[in-house]
Amino acid sequence: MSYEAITAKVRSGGPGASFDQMTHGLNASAKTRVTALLQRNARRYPAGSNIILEGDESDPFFLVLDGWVALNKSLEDGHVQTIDIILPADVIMPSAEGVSAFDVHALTDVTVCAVPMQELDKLEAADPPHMWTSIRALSAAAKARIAERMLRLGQGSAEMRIAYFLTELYLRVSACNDNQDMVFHLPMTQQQIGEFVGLSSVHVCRTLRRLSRNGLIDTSDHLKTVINDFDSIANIAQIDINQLKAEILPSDC
Amino acid sequence: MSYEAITAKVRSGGPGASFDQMTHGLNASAKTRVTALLQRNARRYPAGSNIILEGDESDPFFLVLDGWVALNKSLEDGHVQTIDIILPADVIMPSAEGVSAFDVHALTDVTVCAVPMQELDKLEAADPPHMWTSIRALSAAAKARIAERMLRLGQGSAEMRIAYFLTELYLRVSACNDNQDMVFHLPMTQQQIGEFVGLSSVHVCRTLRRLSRNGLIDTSDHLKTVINDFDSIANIAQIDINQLKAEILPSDC
DNA sequence: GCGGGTGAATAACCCATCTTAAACTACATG
DNA sequence: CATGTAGTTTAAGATGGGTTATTCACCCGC
Repeated sequence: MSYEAITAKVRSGGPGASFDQMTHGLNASAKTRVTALLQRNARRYPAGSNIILEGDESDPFFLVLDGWVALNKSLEDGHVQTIDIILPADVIMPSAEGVSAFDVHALTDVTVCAVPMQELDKLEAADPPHMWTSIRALSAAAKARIAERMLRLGQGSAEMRIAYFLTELYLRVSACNDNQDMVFHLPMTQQQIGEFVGLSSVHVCRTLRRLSRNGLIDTSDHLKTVINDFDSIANIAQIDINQLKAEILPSDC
Repeated sequence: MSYEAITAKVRSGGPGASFDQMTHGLNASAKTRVTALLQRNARRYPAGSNIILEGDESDPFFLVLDGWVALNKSLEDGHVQTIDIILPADVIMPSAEGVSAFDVHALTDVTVCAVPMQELDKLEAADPPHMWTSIRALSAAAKARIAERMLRLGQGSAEMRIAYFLTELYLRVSACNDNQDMVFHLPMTQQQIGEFVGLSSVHVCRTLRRLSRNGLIDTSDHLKTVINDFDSIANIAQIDINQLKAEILPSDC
């Protein structure tokens, strides 16, 4: 199943990973409520726009129906760090206290569905234990992703960070996916990749080109990123694939 | 209240920030259960030992009663990154799925109290909503701490990272504290600080000495770290103090 | 008082990555 | 077709931080 197919699935009301996980075990009335929510609260944002700014009041949850979202923090001097990237069918949790800790930034055109607190309360009343268990699992997966990245951000070389970045996003994009070709759509500029992995855009370019020149990846077609030698890439990234999958992917994939 | 006083408070059954938060609102029976748990499940670990290893089965929660704990991840090549540091009266959440995502490492002699899943279930049965709200708040504070650090890890200079490190830990150590002197006990080697801020121990030393030579801090007494010029340090760290306090400190301080 | 171990301080050297800048490509717009 | 804009590629020079190694200070056990 392609990127487009996943988003189509979500849009058409047959959502993907996290949504299934969140609603799995809900009784019928709660499920109906969730589906209604999706229709009602969906909103579109153009690529490059900010869905929420750090410090803004915000709903506690957003379900991404379509597009890629970056959670950003920035320093006064203008440097930006992307803390996490959220893909379709996954959940944005910008805050617990009603105030967002991040800029929620649309990397592509994005459709999200806000889940206000009172809606969550109603859901909880309908079917409490599953709700909380799911939220805990989702937030644990996000924490694991971030920790794994932070390890490489603090201790890894540029090449390792880029290799890890490619592997992580490939795994996540193709998580609920059957076909095994190592091709995926990566809708980010080198600048944005740099903000994610903690490198200048120039050095992102150098590093990608080196991997490309060595035949490990292929970025000649800008719409498709191809991983030619997955094992070598995973090796550079010092990844144990199975462990990583268990850690960062929703459990129903 | 000093570091020792806080740990004494915890040990004597009058716990600090997170514990209050977790148990705040619990009914009497649940509170009794928690207190009993503290007596029963408390365990001591010597400085330098690992309480849990990454990949081990682990209880979902540990309350730190005494000592400093580092949550570490490491690469095959031996490099270690500390993802978070947990102080007395705070909670370690190594996993959601029963398998720890970190090495839980004792920076000092440590006393922790394990909270097994079934214990949590019982607590939840006794008083569900507060339990979950608290857990969400705790894990949000941890996430905020980590994001703020990750921003500097990816985008900041060595000096900024060290300044941020000092400020964050000073704020946390003295959170529930009345006296305003900028002195605190920092039980970490420069090697361990380096693992936390993503620098070699040599460069940690260089950077600390520079701050020290410029009169911003004083580390001549190894048991006490003194921040002489808090504003300058916070400025180097590009911190907005009030915002940071709201974000990373438990709400009852 | 002596030897051994751990952590801090400092120096010298090196290289990974940043910065700046300029050329080039792709694509959209009038 | 000409022009503009956004992103990529490459080059050249500067530097922040890593690495290795040595010395120093302190503590602890004998």
